[in-house]
Formats: sequence, C-alpha cells, structure tokens
Amino acid sequence: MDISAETYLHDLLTTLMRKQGWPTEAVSINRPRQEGFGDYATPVAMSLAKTLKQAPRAIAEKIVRNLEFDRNLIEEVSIDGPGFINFRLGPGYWQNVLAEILRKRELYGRSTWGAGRKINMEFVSANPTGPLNVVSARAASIGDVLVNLFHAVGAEASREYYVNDAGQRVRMLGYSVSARYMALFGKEEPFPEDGYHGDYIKDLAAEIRDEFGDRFVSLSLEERCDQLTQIALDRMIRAQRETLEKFRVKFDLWFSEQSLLDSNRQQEVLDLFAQKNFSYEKDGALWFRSSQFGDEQDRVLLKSDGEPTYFLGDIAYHMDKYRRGFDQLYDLWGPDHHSHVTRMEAAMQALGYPPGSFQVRIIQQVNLLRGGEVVKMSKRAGNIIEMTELIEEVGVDAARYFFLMRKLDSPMDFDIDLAKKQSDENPVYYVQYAHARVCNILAHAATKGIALSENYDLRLLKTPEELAVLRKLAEFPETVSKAAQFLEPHRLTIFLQELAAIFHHFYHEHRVVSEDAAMTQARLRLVEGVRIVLANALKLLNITAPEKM
RNA sequence: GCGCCAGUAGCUCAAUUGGACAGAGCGUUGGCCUCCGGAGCCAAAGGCUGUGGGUUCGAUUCCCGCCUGGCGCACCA
Repeated sequence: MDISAETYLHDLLTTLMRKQGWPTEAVSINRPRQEGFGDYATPVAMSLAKTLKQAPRAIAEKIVRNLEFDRNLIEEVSIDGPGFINFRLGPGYWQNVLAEILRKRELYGRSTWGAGRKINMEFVSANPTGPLNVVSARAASIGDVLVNLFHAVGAEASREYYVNDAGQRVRMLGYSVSARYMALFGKEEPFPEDGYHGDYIKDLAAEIRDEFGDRFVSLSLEERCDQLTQIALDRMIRAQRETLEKFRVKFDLWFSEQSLLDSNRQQEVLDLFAQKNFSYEKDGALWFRSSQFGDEQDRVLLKSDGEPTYFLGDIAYHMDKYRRGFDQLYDLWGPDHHSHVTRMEAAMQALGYPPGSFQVRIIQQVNLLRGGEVVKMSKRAGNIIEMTELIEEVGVDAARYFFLMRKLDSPMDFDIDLAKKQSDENPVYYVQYAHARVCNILAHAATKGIALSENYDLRLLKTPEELAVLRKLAEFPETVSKAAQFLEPHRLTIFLQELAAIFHHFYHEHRVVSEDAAMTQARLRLVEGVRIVLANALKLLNITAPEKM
C-alpha cells in the first residue's frame, strides 16, 4: 500500500469517531518523541475528555475496544500515560516502505500537497550596484531549495529576480564609474557624495577603458554617465548572474524594473486605488491609505515632484505577478527591507488579493566567523565580503548546506573555519560520506561478483538496526512536504544528519556483504534504499551526492 | 520612543506548529580498527527552556508584563 501510516490511522480513527457520534476534528496523529511509545500516537482521548465529560483513559479504552485494524500492519495498540493511544507498526509495514522506495526510486518523497498551486518565489533581488554579499548567498540557497520543494509536492513554482535597473542608485553607479574612468585618463572628476567606493567600481572602470578606450572622455558629463550607466549595469547584472549560477541557482525570470516603468502597470495601480478611495493628495504628493490596513502611517506613491516612489513600482510589480497567473507569492527580503513588509501587505490587500497569498520572509543577518571573530561587512564602505569569496573559500556544497541548516528568519553565525574542515566536525561531510559509503558497499558487492538478484526477501530485515533505518526512510515524504508547507528547508538537513547517523550505526553492527547469500541480497536492497533517499534529499538541496570521497 | 524577530546544554542549533522523561552536532572525558573506508561507531558528563504571571488535562510552543540582544522606523532604492 502506498498510503502513509499516518493517513491510514487518521482514517481509521475518524471512521470510529463518526460511528460513535463524536466530533472528528479532534483526531490528530503524531509521532512520539520517545522510542518506547510506539511509532504513532494520538492524544484524541484527552482532547475529547472535556466535551464528552468522561475520563481520558475511559475514552481511550472505548476507542481501542472498537477499533478494527489490519493486524499485519499494526502490531500493537496500547494506552499510556494520561490517555495517549499508541500504535506500534509491524515489520511488514516497514518492509513495504522499502519496497515502495525501490519501486519509486527518484520519485520517492514526492507528494501532491501543493498540486494545482502556482507559486512565485522572488529572492535575492539585490541592487545591481555592487557584488552580491553573503546575505544574498543565504537567500539564494534557501529560495532555490524552496522552489525544489514546491515542485516535489506537486506545485508549479518559478524562481524570479527583480532587477532594480532604474532610479537614483543606478544613476549613482554611473557617476561613480565615470569618476573612476576619468581618473584613469588623469582627468579630475569629483566623486559623487553618495557614490560607491568599492574597489569593484575601479575594476569596472578599468575594464571599460580596456575595451572601449577613451571614447567617453570627450563627452559631456551627462552624456558620459548615461552611456557608462548602461554598460556598468549590464556588467553588474551579468556578474551577479554568473555568481548565482556558480552557486547552482538559476532563475526562471529576471524581471526588469525599467520594463515595468515603461508599461502602464503603475497607472493601473493608481487608478485602482483612486477608484476605491485608497489614495489622496497631501502636500503635493499622492498618498496610499496604508494605515487603514494595519500600517502605522500612510505612504507616498507619487512624490511632490511627480516621480513615482520605489514603493509604487513594487506594488505594480507584484500586481504583475498575480496577473501572470500566480496564486501564491513569496518574497525573501534582506533585513534592510524590514520596514517595507507591512506596507506591501497592505497594498496587496487593498488591491483585493486574498490575505496570505502574498508573504514576505526576512532572511536575517549572516555573521561570518573566522578564527572565532566576526568579519564585518558593509556594502557602502566597500569592505564587503562577497558571495564569490565565500564560495571560493568554503565551496558550494558546504556553503549551501550551512545556510540550509538554520531557520531562515533568525540571524545566523557562519563558521568559515568549520565549513572548510574536511572532517567529522563538518556536517556536510558527514552526510556526504554516508552516501559515499553506501556506494562503496554496492561497489564492493560488485567486485565480489555478487549481482543484485530479483529474488530477494525483505522480510529478512528485522533487527532493531534495520528497522530503525526503515523507519527513518519512511519519514522522508512527510519531511519534504512539511518543509515545503512551512518554508523550512532546514528540516531536510536535520533529516539527512539523522538518516546518516542511523545508517552509520547499522553499518557498524551488521555486515551487508556476507556468507549468507539471502541476507546479503536483502541488505543490499536496504542499502540501496538508503542511497536513493540520501540522493533524493541531497538533490532537493542541490548538493553533490558523491560516490567516492 | 515605536515596530518586527530572537533568547533552549560551554558553543551552534532542533523539538513533528499545544503532547509523554526537552533532543542532535561540536567541544570535554573514557572506550572501539585481522573487518563492506576510522571522513566511522559506542559510552559518560552537561538543562529551573531569559524572567514573573495567565490560559488548560498538558506550555519551549499561545496571551500579558519585565530583562537582554539583533534588525528596522524617508516624498531613498
């Protein structure tokens, strides 16, 4: 049977509740933390105690007495503690799980939780005025994996990057490059006050000189800046794209802010707001009544000089996403955009989109630690720790894994020294080694001339260590769907570490390839199941599953 | 001052979204290689979950107050 034990038990109990005339909402199945309490448990008797005005244990006994179940799958039902009903599944159930894994292979872990949903995931979206930093790297790995997870639960999902290629910051990039460029020809041009001081600007200027020579020197300041802005912008964006691809992140769409301004999306927003009376004029500017939607104050849409704010552009952009058919929008923003969240949620509500269909998660700060000390960074000051440096120093696999170990909305410490260590202290190597070890066993069997036979009996797998592996393998689909559901990719890294530990333990206790031919065949299948699940999980994380290390 | 997020073992983090005796890794201490790779395994020590109240059968989880830390509070983008 492909149906999960959880669903089976849930149905079983719900049917019984109905028969008794009891409310079915109280039915919930969970997995006890404690080993001794069976594989699944329900606190339903306790939840019902109040409404039924009976003691929890009495209710539990009534439930157990009337429960009809398949004895091949459920070995034991017991009542413990204040009124928990515990279910212990038999080896047959777990052996079936392995059969299912071997049948589904790379499809094992998929589900239909998200079927029919069309999800847009916008992440990174850094200004094209500087190189990507480590927070961008964190966002990149998380957003990328979330989209993989959405696909795994049957949803349509795409990766989107909003390119802020319009506005003052971009112009400032042009002025900064221009000043550096002119300096290369010995011409003094005052460096803009809010310009970008990073070395990458000098590099860019030199690059442009090498390729285009002095052709911009004789132009007027405005003319030169216009042209240099465009060139610099293209190169910054290309560099960002290359960095992200090196990090194995590929976006489906790079959405240009400028293209939005050229369209009439912003006017549509203004018209809609005016129509619903969500906007008004004050001090020569046009304001959005965001305070009606929980914001602490109203926000400006059009400045008194008539120019649209970034906010208006962003509203229009998100309206555009809905118009393109997405029914769920997720944005991962950096910590500096914190204040923006409430007003954007307000705007989406005002436009009439369902609450919750637009959600922002703030990717929190990354503290890089080297030698136990925090490495400081600042984009403005120019001593930024670049994403490319981090990738080069610790490698893509380790960097991705470390970012994915933590919940996304809490600040994290990134220990560079640890990430670089190729030893058991480093969790990514621990997990990858488990995969390599499985491959090694399979290779070893092959050199011994043992071929995988179609004639194998999974019923031989019944020692505690084997069953422990099977139980953990069985958790994978649920782990995937919960990770997608709650936007918590770290569930996967935790799962991987647990599976690796249980497998290493099994390996230590039992030989796979032995004199016992039948047992060898069964265990080779077990090990193959471990390999499949490790590989599937690592693939969701976009991390290498090595055959050798 | 206001808002958001966080506070769990020495350190970095979990805890199945309100369930049972709060778990992992690292670090510390002590063990394990005639063997499919020791990049591994086993064991021990380590906790009043920041703090005070509340809600209930049951709270790390929900509510209120306080303390500490991070981030944010533009007609910038």
